Amino acid sequence: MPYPTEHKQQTRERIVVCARQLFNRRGFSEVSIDEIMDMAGLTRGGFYNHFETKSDLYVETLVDFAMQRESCAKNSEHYGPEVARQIFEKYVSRQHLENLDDHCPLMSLSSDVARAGPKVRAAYQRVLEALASVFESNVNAINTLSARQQGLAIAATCVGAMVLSRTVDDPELADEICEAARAFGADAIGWPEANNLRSNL
Amino acid sequence: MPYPTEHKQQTRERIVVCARQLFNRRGFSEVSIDEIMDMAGLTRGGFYNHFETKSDLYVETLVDFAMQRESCAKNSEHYGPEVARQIFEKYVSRQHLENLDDHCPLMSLSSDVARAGPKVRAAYQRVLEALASVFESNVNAINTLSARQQGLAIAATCVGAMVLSRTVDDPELADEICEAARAFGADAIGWPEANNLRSNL
DNA sequence: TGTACATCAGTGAACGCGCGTTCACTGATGTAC
DNA sequence: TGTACATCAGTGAACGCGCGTTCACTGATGTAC
Repeated sequence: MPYPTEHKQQTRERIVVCARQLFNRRGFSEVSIDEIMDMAGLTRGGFYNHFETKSDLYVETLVDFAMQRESCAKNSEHYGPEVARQIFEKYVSRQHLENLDDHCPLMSLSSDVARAGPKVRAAYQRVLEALASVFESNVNAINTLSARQQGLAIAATCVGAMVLSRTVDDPELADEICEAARAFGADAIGWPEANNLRSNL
Repeated sequence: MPYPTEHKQQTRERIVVCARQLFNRRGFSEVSIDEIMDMAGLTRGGFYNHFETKSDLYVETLVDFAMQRESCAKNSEHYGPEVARQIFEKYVSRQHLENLDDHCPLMSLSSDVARAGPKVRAAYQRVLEALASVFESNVNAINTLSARQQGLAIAATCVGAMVLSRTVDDPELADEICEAARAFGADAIGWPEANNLRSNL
């Protein structure tokens, strides 16, 4: 073994991390392999030691993110409604909007993914299921909607508000959208005020 | 005047119509000028008789759509809540999802637009304002939210539900998302059931 | 311990293709006379 | 009415660039002896 066993694995992970940030900011086709490898401190050619195609790397970045979210969502039934509300409010926030490197790909990569292959779309779906399940576990099925329906709908509101805030030209309108969505969502679910709590999603 | 005065204008409009359909389906960078001109029954070179750049055409397709929506939204205060609800339910529907040529660009072009120039983003914003104002004019400011906030939030729910439905791999999940969003939105606003009405948005 | 060797992660030049854009040309049409 | 002409919408070959991918090579490292 010419190199330490974990050497290649570490390089690979560095590429994935860099790629995720770049894809998050600018989408699949606007980011070149050159840029990714540059950011990882490597050169073009080496890319194909680690991945078969650029698309494969894209899938990997999404799966990577999906797994993070799934592990956070795993025991979401123990969060309680205050935490769920806080996760919701954190999702639909200026802070999340400006976190260009690490924001949720549901809000920024949808167009890319919608036109991509089944593997990419399946990874995207996993991220969505993880988000929805956090909400689903922490609502009451009091009105005409099941918990599952409320979870999905709140997730849709999250994503819609962020997609629009991010795309619109006017930052004041962006804030207005976020604020409206936060008030609307919490009100519709009947979530209690959340103060001074920590969330890990 | 070698050609009838309206000849060039008609060709230009044909190009815009074709472009909008293609962009709607596959986004800005995945559609080539060749394809657009082909669909319009013309050849590559002629494109630059009508538009300075591919980007300019993209702006035009969005502005075109924005104007349609604005004219529909113009007197939305006369619609009444039943019509507003119907517009909402039509937006978040399988029918809209499958209308690949003409669906609302808010749901399919966000990533493209977010990375585009200010002219493109301003046009996108106009489409959003038109959609939100239809809802805004037909809700009650009964709870803690203003009409404006409800209009924006419902628009966000619309767009989020469609973005997710469109991107996800599993068509059953797509339907589930739409249905959940429809129930959630109408319930939250307190819109009455809408039966047998016509909407023109 | 030191040296020769094998491995393979990483390099960087080159290839090939697609596509936006340019440009010299064509030919259909309205106008002048 | 008919003919020559000017205009300009449309043509299609060519250009140039970016980028995904390939490939022969390099050189750092662990292993065998």
